Amino acid sequence: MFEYVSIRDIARRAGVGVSTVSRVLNDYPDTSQQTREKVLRIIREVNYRPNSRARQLVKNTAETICFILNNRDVINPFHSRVLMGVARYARTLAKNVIFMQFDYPPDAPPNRLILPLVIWERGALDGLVIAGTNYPNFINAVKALRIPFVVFGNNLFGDLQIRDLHSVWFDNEGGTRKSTEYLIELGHQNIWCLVDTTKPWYRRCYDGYCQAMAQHQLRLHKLDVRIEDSPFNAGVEGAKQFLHLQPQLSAIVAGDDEIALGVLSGLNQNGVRVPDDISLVGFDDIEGLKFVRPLLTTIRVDKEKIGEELAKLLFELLQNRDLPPVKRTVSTELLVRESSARPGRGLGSNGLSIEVVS
Amino acid sequence: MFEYVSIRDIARRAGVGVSTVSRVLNDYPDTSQQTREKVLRIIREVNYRPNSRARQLVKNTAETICFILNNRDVINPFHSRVLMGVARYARTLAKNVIFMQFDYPPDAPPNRLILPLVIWERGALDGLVIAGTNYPNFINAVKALRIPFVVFGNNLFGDLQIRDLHSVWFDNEGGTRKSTEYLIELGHQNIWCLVDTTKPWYRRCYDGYCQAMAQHQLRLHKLDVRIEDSPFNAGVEGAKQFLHLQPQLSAIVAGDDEIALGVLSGLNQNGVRVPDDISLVGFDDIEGLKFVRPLLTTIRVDKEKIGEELAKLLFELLQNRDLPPVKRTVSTELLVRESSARPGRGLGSNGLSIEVVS
DNA sequence: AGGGTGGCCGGAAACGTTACCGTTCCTACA
DNA sequence: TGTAGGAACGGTAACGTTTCCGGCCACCCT
Repeated sequence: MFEYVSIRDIARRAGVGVSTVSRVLNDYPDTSQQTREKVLRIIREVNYRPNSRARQLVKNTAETICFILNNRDVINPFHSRVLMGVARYARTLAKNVIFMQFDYPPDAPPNRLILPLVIWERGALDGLVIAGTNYPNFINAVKALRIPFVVFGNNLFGDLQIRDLHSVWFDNEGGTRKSTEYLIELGHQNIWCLVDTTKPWYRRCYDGYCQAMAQHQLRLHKLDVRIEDSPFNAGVEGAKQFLHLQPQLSAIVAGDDEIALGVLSGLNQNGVRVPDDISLVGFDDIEGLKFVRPLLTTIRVDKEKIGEELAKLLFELLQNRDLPPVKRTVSTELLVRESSARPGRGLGSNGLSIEVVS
Repeated sequence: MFEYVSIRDIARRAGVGVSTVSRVLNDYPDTSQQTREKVLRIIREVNYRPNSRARQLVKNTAETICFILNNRDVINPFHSRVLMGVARYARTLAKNVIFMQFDYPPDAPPNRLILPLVIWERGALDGLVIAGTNYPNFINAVKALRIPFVVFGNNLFGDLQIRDLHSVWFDNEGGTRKSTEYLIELGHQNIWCLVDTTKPWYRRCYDGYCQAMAQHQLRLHKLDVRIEDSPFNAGVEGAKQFLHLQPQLSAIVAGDDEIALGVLSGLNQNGVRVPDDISLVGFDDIEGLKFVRPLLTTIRVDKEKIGEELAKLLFELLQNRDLPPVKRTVSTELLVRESSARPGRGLGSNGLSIEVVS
């Protein structure tokens, strides 16, 4: 069995009171150097390890936050990097991160939502990082529990009053504006945007695209599809439609990299070459990009940074519960790679069909 | 401020003793239906939520395990799925999972290794799932702490006595044997294996390949490279070497999918076509495969299942600390897709160069 | 010499539960 | 009628810390 040694044992062996040991343990003042050293020696000798539960009970803190990933059946690379950022930041503060995956119906009323035990119970958590795709009912349920929380904003559904939340976002709109502007600068005019505007995040993409196009008095072109399961397949399907629009169409802005990769695949299958015939840009800079050629031009979003900001904001909130709600944005960066070029290098320019060996 | 309501408040308001409330809370016997209902009513009325820390203190359990990912700077898709499996299984038991990333030098002596606080302290954890790539020093340091733990075996370095550990593995060897045998059945004879035998997991791959080849009296061909950062690039480099071996070489067994994808890319760049000229199989069935054509034939390993088994084993161990060490293996499955075919469809057969339009 | 001050320390009450034990009351049975 | 036994419940000591408070002593100043 375990030979459990407690602070009282240390006190006895050192011939001091428990409070003295506690003072040494916590680096508090009011202990002589001599006593301190004696206590520390005993502690090392008997390999004493303080019990964190007891400390947490009396200090009324859990030193723990929870990263909850909602409504994602697989932890996708994006969110796993965000988690990484959260965990890393928490570690610098010696806090723990509980990971939890949770599914809930968007339409259940908040008071009927059965939250995970660790959230519902008292004392297990100091705060909550809400990630994954979310709906108002969950947010409100958590709010009712009075647990400090921050939320990853981009995958939020519904009519939440963002002004009342502590949230972190990446700049979807600005990013797409940037990539669209880049295409325009390259000389493209007939630029299409492939998105699913029923999803807020793609919607913001589209808005960014619109802003760039409008600023240059260019005509908007939107291919609006419904993406249920596979963005990649949606991209493949989208590509088929784009085929008919050639050669006027010369560039495509995809809602994200998966869609873009689908478009690329669909285009390639039909003999259309990227970037010679059509330029293509994605969004996210997902891991998988490195496996396909041409390397996709995309908007890089620093996922770990998002996690870091989420954690940072939460700990600020824990320090000061009256911190006014704030929406923080992580900027994005255009990564010019191989899938974009000046128009008019391939088919698009002369309309001649040239079969090209891959 | 928070109006904290404790079990004593409930007792007072219900006009009963605290032990009665506790009995109701824990579904213990020895309470009348009537009292039980009254207590439950009060609990609902004042929205009482028990404090888990206090319970854990007296019950001497944390209801929490830790998934520690060692020496991986990014949480790669593989491990994030394993984590997912652990989290999911833990949730069925209403246990929490603390996620932690940790880096340590392989050569630090165990007693000088500074473990994360959550592990070192008492009471924060019931047990440990050790994932990532690991070395004996860490395992031994944990062992010295007498914390129950299980380890993900495949990425283990060094001369650990596996017989003394509770571990879960996927069948690297058997998987590669399977894929190699499949290639042999297709009619391939000149099959090369691309691995880095300094890494135990690739080494096991190679062993599986050898077994299959030996059984059919085929000659072994190994391209042994040093993979430091990018398996993909190693694959690209490997492909260059393979070019010289054509047309004798007709199939390649890669140590994992990333390597395979690199080979594929390198082969394509040099006009060699898969599977027409060369068949190619990978290992892992990583997410990114869906983005590249031809779809890679590979060995599927169920990452969530691994996580599930890790968690299951750990909880078994927590139930029974005398559980004898056991090595559990998760089986693998051959996924035949597009990158493998009978030999002799392309260059390899006649040496003629036929250009094929994609 | 007396009193104030500060360093150092120990005792004990919290923190919010669970678990043990003892008490009361009621019923059933001899 | 007496008693055994069980159902229902309350009191209280744990669990292992931190924190508060008070005490002791040495020292210094007037």
